[in-house]
Amino acid sequence: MFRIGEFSKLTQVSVRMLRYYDEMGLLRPAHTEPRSGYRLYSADQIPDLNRILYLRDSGFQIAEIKKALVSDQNEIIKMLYDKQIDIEKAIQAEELKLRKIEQAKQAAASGGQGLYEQIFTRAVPACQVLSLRRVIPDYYGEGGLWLELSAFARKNRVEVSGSSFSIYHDKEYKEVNVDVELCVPVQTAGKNAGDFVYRKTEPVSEMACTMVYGDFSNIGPAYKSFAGWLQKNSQFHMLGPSRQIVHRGPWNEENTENYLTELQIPLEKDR
Amino acid sequence: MFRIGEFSKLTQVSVRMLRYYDEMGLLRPAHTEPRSGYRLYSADQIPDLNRILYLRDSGFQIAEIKKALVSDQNEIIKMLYDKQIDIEKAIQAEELKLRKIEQAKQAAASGGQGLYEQIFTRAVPACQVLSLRRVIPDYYGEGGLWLELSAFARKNRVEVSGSSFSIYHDKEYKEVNVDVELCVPVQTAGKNAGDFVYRKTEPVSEMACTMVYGDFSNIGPAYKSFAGWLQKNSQFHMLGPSRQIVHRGPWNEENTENYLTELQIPLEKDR
DNA sequence: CCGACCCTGACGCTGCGTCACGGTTT
DNA sequence: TAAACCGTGACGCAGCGTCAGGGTCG
Repeated sequence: MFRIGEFSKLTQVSVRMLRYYDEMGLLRPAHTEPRSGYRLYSADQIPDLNRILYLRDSGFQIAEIKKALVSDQNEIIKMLYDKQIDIEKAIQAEELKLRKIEQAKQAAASGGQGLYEQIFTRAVPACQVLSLRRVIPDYYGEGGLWLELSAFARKNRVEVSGSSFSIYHDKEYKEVNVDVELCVPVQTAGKNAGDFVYRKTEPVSEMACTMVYGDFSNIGPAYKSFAGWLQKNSQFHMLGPSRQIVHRGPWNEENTENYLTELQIPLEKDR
Repeated sequence: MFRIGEFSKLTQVSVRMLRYYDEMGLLRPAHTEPRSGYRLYSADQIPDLNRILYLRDSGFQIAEIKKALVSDQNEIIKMLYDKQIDIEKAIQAEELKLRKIEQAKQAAASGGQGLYEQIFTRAVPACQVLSLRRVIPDYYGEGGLWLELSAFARKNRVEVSGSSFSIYHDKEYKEVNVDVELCVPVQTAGKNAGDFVYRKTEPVSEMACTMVYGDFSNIGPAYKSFAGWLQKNSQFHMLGPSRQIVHRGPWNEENTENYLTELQIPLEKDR
């Protein structure tokens, strides 16, 4: 039997950890002196400890190790496979960081203080909405559409559950006869009525987002600067309809200088 | 100006985190209402926040981000490179886990409850020792050698600083004319005298270790079971001299059944 | 009786989520 | 005045290192 200090030297595991593993129920000492509370470990606990260390070094957390220690062969093999998947995910997450760093390096080296704070990416989940889709002669018609939609929403006592947004369904940039869909997030679907349709928007795994300050006339140039970004980051290209969220607009801001619009453009990665 | 809740929705950053970044000095709100303490953020803080998020998603911790925010172009590029190296190391660590899991899967599937708890690996650092190297006729002569060495150590008042061990310098397993070196770890080198030599042992990045219980006659079979392990794990082969550490031996145990010897065999990985 | 061990209990670190309790705004 | 915000402060999480204060052993 070894006292904890000897056992620690033997196994290269710190005394702190041996006590911790005891407390966690991973490795109880073979005996405990009742009067002194001294932990006494036996030589045949070394393989037990090695199993724990092996699992730990394989990426298992304490609770998982504890479970593994009382599992049979097959369960353990399953846990190993699961853990393998976890770790592969972790590696992918790390590689994503590498890619971000790569982009940041390029941006820092070439483009002044880096574009990366102007255009950023975000995953956008699916969303239950009340929508109104129309082809309108030009963007100035969008205001009237919003009025229509909000009137409908008020009349039907629709409960809004988030920021409204527009989806632009045209495949290319257009200034006339724009195919636009206004969306109001709702908790639950209601009954369709004419152009007013309840539906779920598509989730997008990667959206390039940028904020446009001030009057709506700034939105056009913003799209163009985005096009420039796309050229520089040629591993991306557009995929599907873009969106706009007017965070600050006519209804809650008088001064057009303070308007704030978010542009969202779905991306697809090459490779 | 946005109150924290709006700003949170705008940027998809939780209120908790905005307050945390304020506290940490990463992103102070543009204004704070003196009476209520309300934080007010301005639209042009969005790029600042995006920069923070970008660095965070690149794997920077809060303190590093804070430093990066006040650094110039070149410093930031350097930090990006450093971080890249960190992440590559992290990936290698994850890949090591994968390899461990792979071995565990094999062991679990084939060899009963898995050999991996009997033979484990460990890095062994360099170590300043007082050593005595001789060719002796057989292993029974080792006891006498230890007596010689400990007598020398006592006479010269050498301060021992760890467990003693033996190094076996023969390239193959031998039973006669064994080239053995006894080592006693010491804090500082002393003066050599005849066969008694002060030196630094070589560090070994990967040692396969196993514990042998009971009489020294069990050591031979243990080496053989290790040979079997090497055959199963053919990605490894031996490299350099093996070592033994007698944790429990004649001097602190009467009962040979309780002897405990650690075998250490340096490994080299293929690929 | 001293020094080397051992015990328990607790804090610190990281980056948040989450709760409680109380003030503010509308 | 109630609901929806906002504020601060604190705990919890994982896996340890590390320290303090006080017994035990040889």
